[in-house]
Amino acid sequence: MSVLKRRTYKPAAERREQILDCALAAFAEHGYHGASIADVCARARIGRATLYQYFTDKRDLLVALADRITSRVLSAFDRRQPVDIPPGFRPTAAQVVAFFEARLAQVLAVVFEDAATARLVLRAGRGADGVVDEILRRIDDAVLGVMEEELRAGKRAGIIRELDERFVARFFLGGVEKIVLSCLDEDRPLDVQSIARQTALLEALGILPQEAPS
Amino acid sequence: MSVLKRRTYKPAAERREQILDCALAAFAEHGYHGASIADVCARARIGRATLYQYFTDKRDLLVALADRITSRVLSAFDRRQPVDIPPGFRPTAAQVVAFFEARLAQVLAVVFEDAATARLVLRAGRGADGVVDEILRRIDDAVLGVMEEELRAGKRAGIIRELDERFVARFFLGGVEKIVLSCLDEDRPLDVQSIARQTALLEALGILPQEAPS
Amino acid sequence: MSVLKRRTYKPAAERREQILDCALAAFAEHGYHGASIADVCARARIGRATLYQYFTDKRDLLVALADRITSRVLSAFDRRQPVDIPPGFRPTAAQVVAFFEARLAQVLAVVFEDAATARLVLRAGRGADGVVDEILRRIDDAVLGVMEEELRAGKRAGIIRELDERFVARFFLGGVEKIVLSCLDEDRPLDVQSIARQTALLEALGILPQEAPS
Amino acid sequence: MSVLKRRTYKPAAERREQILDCALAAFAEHGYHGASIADVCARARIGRATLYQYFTDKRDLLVALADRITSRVLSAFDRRQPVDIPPGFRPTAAQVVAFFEARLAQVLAVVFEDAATARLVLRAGRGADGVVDEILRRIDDAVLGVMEEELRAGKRAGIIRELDERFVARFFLGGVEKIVLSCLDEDRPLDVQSIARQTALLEALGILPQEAPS
DNA sequence: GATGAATGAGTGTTCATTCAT
DNA sequence: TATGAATGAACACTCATTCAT
Repeated sequence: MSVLKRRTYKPAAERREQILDCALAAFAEHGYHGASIADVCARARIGRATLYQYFTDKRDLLVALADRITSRVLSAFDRRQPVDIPPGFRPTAAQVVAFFEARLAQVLAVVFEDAATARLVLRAGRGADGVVDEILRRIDDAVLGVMEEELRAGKRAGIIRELDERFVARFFLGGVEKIVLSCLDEDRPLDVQSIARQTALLEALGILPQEAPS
Repeated sequence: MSVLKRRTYKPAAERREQILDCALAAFAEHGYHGASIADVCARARIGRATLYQYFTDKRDLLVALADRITSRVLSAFDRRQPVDIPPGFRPTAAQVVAFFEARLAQVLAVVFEDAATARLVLRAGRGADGVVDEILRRIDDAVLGVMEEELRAGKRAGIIRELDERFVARFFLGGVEKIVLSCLDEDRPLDVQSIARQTALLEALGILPQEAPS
Repeated sequence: MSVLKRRTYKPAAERREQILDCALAAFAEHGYHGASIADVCARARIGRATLYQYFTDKRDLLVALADRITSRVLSAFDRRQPVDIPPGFRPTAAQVVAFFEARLAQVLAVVFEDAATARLVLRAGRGADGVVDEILRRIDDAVLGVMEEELRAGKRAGIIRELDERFVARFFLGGVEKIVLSCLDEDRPLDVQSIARQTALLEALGILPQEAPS
Repeated sequence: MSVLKRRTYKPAAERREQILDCALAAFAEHGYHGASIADVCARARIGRATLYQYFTDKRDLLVALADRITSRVLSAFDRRQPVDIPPGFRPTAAQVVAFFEARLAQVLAVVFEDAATARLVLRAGRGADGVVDEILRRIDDAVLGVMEEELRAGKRAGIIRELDERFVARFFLGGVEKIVLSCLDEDRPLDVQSIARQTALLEALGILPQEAPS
């Protein structure tokens, strides 16, 4: 009684964050459905009823989590320097590949900042519940939107060939996700640089207008 | 009494197959956890206990489903004609793309034979249960194995460049899956031919040894 | 199909006995509630529906079993030679003990003819269901009736002291049952002779009118 | 609304005890298997889920019950004054009988404190489940252990004859149990004093060394 | 005589959620 | 702010039993 369980008090905002952290961990470990409210509360060392003072719902927990991730991702994108390709500039294939690689590494570093977040986004919540899927899809859409925009910019600048950005963006995102997933599945650490390099090469050489590379 | 409930009899094998079909539909619609045994039985118009004469478990249902899919996929792969590239043959880029496209279309047609199966494999069953995940992973591995082997064959024949087949196979599979998923999400029908075409183009031009295309 | 499961036909009476045997085995092993109809049928190598052509109920199975046991016990009692103590005969204590021992051994041999029957009577059916208990109690009553009668005869003949036969009969039966049960629990075989000897000694010396023994 | 359902709150320990009481009543009435969790909860006027906050299992309920009984019995035995027979003391048969009677009455009063407990121990729990049987056997063993020790002490003091304590303890316990059971079966109240008297007489005169009684 | 196929009625159990303090 | 206690509503699963052949 003296050793275990002592009521702890925290300012609301802090507690809220703490609960979200614990929820992330729990969802990543057991999946959204597999994880129980009890599990989350145990991790946060709070009573079950306490959680409901911060979140209306189990789903609300996931929504909040998704919002947190989405806004982190978007703000990370915003912080990226805008690419400014001077009209008429003709980069070599190698330059383009290098550029892609750098760009991708930045994104990967943010989106899959930690294994738990990656697990949640890629795994833990899917296929469970229409509404939950919807929430997770928003993260996807945010990322896809940025990728498409970038592809369009590339096209305008003439450094990539004519293509269907929606299709290509999805394809590439799916490819990267699968790579990340296989790392998670095999408990291999995410080597962002290496993934970015291989991916960039693969992507770029498929996207480049058909001219002889250097 | 006329509308509701009249016992129907079927030979065991037939009923089993019917239950599997209904389970597929239910899982695809609500996910493995979201779908209830009651739901499956209602679709099959049988009593809940009847299901348990054919499957020991809810999990057993999913396992049986996965097995059915796996064996269909594998036998479809077996039926594909082996590619025989005569040594010294130098196909044009266009020929390679066309070949990729044809090949991919075959696979897609089998793996995503119908939307429900696709949903199950890509979504509904994931994160359900350690054992179930394991089984679904086997489907993945089967497909990946074939893809890797094909990539190796291409390398040996000199029609694709040096690359890490594991990585590339995963990347491509992930890409295709994402495309399929987005169709499912938006309730667009799967236009296998179109997907195969775009994908082949994307893939091939990235894989081709860097020579001037036709 | 050819090796396993081949329909077998039997005359009704024979099949009925066979089912009873299997039911006895099943009930003894798992208890009345623990044993399932399926279990009984599997032992008898018959379909579940077949059982219901011979017995209306699970309970009916137990009733039939109890009847079979009761009638065996009663007929065994009937076969015992009637004791005829000539008036005025004064046996020694040792003679009385020897007589008790022989008598008891006969009864034990019948009632606990086999471990399965003993288990059923003493264990497997108890405490489950008022009606079931009632059935099993009949076996008890049959045995108690005989014991009481014998005690009364002894009293009349003056070889045992004045006592409450109902009480004493129950006490002795309970004592013997507990001994038998402890053998069953520890999987020791029933050594009927030894049990009879110790019991007879215990009983007799408590029952004898207080005169100096030989 | 006034009659049906109003949440009631109790401190955990109290509720736990209450649930145990209700479980005892339910098990005694219908047997362990026959009684349903719903039945227990209805008696306690709580929701079914509430029970599971106090006990992990249906079995856990029985285990807890058995533990409660065991500890009560053991502590009752501990409270009994130790018998101290001065060496060389030769009590009369009547004294021994009176002593036995007193001793037995104490034990009976505790073990069969109330009809429900008696029913549970002697009936309702048996044959339910291997683990449960095991637990109930512990109660038996506790009682038997005390009885055997007492017999040994008697032998050492020379007031009872040479005998196999294991056998005799079991026989006597079985006898008493059967008497108690027959009272329960016939819904007669347990007249502890009367039972103790008759039993003591029966036992003692069988145990006494063969000398002429007073 | 025998059975495969089907099932209703129930069981124990879980979990997100709410109430009273 | 925090929580212990309580619960409804659902779920997977079992089993004795019946129907149609």
